[in-house]
Amino acid sequence: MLTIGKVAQRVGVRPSAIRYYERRGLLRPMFRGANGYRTYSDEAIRLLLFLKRAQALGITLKEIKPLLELAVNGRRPCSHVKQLAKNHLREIEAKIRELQMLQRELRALLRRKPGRPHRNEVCPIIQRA
Amino acid sequence: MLTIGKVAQRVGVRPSAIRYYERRGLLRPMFRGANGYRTYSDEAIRLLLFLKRAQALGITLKEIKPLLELAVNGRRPCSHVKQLAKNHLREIEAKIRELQMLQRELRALLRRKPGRPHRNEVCPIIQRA
DNA sequence: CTACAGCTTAAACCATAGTTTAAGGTCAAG
DNA sequence: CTTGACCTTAAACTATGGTTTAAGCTGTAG
Repeated sequence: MLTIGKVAQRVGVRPSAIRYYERRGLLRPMFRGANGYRTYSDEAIRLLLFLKRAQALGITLKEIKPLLELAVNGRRPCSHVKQLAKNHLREIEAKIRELQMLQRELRALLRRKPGRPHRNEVCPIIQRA
Repeated sequence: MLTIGKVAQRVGVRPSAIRYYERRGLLRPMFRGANGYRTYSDEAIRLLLFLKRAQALGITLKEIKPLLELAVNGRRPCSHVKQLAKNHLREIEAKIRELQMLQRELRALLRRKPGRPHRNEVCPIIQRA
């Protein structure tokens, strides 16, 4: 089985981060061998990768927690899972819309010419402010 | 002239935030009247709006600081702003693509008939996550 | 056996971006 | 002249997402 260091390396985080996630309740306390070391399974790695993936998408640990709980209880009736997935989907849709608005703004800014250098002109990005 | 409260209201932040920006060195210390109150000009409001706008584009205060300094010194921060904006735009585009992938996955999963829970499997929605 | 890497804990520390608090001065209305 | 809204400061506090530290145990290689 895997020690925390191996898992950390494999997932691309530090051991301290994994302990932190456990402290925060995102990961259940792992099985401890006779030496007191945490012992990880591939399942744990899968959950950690899910966590990182969600995090990369701008989802906070607070939001990730219930998703992971769901993953741990993954055998629940699919209808229940479905409802939670629907909620999550709505959140994702909202996030996409927000990002797209930002995207449009940025593109509009970047399409502007830098104006005549010098002179009395200010950067259009500032002028738009 | 404007007091900090008026400016805050106009810019859409709290007075404490404006003082914080000054503490952080993003705004020069403002002129103080006889009573010790900060006195703001439209220029200051313009800079604050620029700050908020840059922030809304995901630029950190640390990154914004040199931009504001350049603006104040009359040099053109435009190319810097543009570079930052470009970088940020690329990040946003990547994020949107990832979220849309997840969105498609979730939608596909939600279109599936509820069916019976899979024997030894975790709910497919979770497994995909 | 010694060393060194890796594990354990709780608690302190870091950065970011502010807000809140405490104690006090100021301004405008009634 | 009092009241309340608004200003001042430094310092403490919040939340997020961790890292670092100190002190100690474990596991393995030489």
